[in-house]
Amino acid sequence: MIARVTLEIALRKEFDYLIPSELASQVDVGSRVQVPFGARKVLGCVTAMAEESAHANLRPILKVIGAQTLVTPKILKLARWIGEYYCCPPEIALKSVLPDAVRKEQAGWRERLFVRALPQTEPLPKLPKRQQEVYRILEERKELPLQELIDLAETTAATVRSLEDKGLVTITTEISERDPYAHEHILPSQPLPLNPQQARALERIIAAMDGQQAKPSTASAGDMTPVSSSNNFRLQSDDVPQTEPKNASSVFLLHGVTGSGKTEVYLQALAHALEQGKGAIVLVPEISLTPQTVERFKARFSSGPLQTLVAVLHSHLSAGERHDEWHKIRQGRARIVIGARSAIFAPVDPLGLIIVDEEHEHTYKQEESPRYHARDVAIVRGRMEGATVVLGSATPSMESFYNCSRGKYILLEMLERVDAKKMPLVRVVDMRQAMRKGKSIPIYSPQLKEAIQQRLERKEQTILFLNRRGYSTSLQCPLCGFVAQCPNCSVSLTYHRRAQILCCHVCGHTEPVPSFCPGPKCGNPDIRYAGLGTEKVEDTLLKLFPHARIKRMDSDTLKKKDDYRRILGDFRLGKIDILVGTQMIAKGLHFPNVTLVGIVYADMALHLADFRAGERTFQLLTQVAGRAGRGDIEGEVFVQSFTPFHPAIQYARRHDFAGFYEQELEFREQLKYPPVSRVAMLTLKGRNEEKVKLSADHLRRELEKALAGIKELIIAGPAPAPLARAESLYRYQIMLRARQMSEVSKRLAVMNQSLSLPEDVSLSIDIDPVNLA
DNA sequence: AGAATGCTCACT
DNA sequence: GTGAGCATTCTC
Repeated sequence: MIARVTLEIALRKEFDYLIPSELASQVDVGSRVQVPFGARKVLGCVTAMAEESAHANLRPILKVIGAQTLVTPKILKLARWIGEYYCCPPEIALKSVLPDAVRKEQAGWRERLFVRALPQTEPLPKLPKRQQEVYRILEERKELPLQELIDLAETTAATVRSLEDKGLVTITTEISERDPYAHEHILPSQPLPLNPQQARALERIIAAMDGQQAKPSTASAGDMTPVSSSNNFRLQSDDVPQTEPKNASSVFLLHGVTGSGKTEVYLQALAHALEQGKGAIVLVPEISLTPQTVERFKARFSSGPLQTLVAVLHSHLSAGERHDEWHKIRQGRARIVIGARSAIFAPVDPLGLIIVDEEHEHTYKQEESPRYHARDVAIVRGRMEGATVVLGSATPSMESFYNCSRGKYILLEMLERVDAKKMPLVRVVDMRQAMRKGKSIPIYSPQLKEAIQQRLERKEQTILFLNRRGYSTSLQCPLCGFVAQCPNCSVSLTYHRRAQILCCHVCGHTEPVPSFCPGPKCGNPDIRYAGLGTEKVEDTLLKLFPHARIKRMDSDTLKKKDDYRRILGDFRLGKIDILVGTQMIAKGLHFPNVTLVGIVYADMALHLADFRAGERTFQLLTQVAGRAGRGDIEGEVFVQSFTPFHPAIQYARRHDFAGFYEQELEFREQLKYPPVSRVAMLTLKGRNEEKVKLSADHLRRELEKALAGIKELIIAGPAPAPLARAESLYRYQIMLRARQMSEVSKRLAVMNQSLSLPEDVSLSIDIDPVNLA
């Protein structure tokens, strides 16, 4: 037999190798192998077996990695789809379906020495005191790791060894699995009673899992929001390219407001998958993969009749932990996987259910090749393996909601909070008025100040949100107009007051703060700072409320691994009155005593050159607002804005997702943006701006040829990217919009092969981009 | 991807 | 003639 191997280098080609007889039993499709390639050794994956090869003098496989095949045929198929759809070499796609720790076998099983007492027929011989103590512990515990025993008996390995010599104990080497959650004390939990809206949602999901073809059209009027289609322009957007003949699989969009109890629905749906003898994958954004989230899943499934191992996959695990968690899944011992983006490739088989929580989150999109979107991969995988897919969100993406309106997904709505708690009251503060009174731009409106004061008096807690770290966004000279710029990127440097540095938030470049203007022939000592960040919010707050306990949380204050947990722990215990922070405090946290949320500057994301700016702002405001009033007291939210009547802000104020969706869709339709079309973004990068620009013009001509005949295609650009230069590379973009992406992908791949670009200009292709910068 | 080979051009 | 510097070929 001959093995066809896809090597881990992007050659877009497969190579044939002989299978030495001693490896014959270990090599199959999906095996990871090391093979000779020219003068060197490379890793690869067996992607097919053949009787014969078109090549003479084949060389043999050198070694096989792992005790079993690592890439199952189903995952292999998924990888091939990714390569094709996302327009990247199949090797790159294949590489990303295994965690590095598994792929390179850089970490294996950890072996530890275990000590066990041997049953004795004769009475114990007389032993030295130390040994007697050790033996007594062993009799009680039967078996335990050597190290633990030594610690427990406060002795040395020699004592134990001499017991072994006397034939009283054995010491053996055994695999000891690393458990990243070993130190958590997890109390088992039972299913909670569901309210009617939860019960209805669960019922629909379970029916689909049981194979009753859940046709979108059968959705009852009760949980389908009618979405008007009075629009004259309706493109057919293909949500995913055709794969196989359709398996019975359905996709649900669970639109549940914050606090509506989505997690309990997930948990009970997962239980159903287990009852069916199937496994499941739960995707959550990396940021919300906190011990608390994981604990909720472990608590339900790590005990009781459905006792199942819950495996966790995320970037904070060590290589060894990742290796162990992954193999637990591959061996079928763990049936529920919870993890971030790449957990969608977990080899769960059979797979009954995939849950994508917070499906609108941008972190599901991988920003390097393969540039896949885990939510979309989840849908394709669900279809391939006949698994039911549940997308959950309080603020669904335009794409997913649109797919519901077009009958591709089934909409399930849970628009009430679990215990009928009211949604927080959102007040929009017009900062233009606050500004008219004073000379400079204020950080706190009188209304917000007053509200904070109240909470302090009532011993309630406040969260203040601003999505930008640092003190000031730029350093400016009022005399000559000089602005401190990053030498590598086209952005201004942010002033960090604590660290006393100017810092580029794109490339990380830092430089000392000048004490006078470095502008040519200026030297003005009176330098000003403009724009605000969390540091300044904190400092101003300290001045306003000198007696309040204030803590700032952003990536600058989180130095140690444990800081995140510690600060949130203190906040929960009421040791902090006001928490100031960025993105990271916007998601998933719930603290019952938080009754006030202040969004310092809501317009921040609104003016970005991105057609999703409005959507993003709406989502962010809604998510942050959801942090207020999770306890018994009604929450209040202050949104400070210079454009208070912007629809994204107004609809968020009224908690009106459907209204926002309607008006946003109209805008997208007019400009033919997703969800009404699909986008591919081509970005050219290079050190020499002129070369990049010329290459971009050349690329445009090539695209016109390569994509001729594609219906309703729009080619826009080239134009400099919104971030025109990053890390010393100039960037030019061409945006493609079309109703069908799969055909465009295919043609782009072909064009990319024959495209000749200067050596120092590179092209990256991003299908369904999420970030346009 | 990275090694190996092929090709051009200048120059001790 | 020859070797640095760059383009092209080839790896099962």
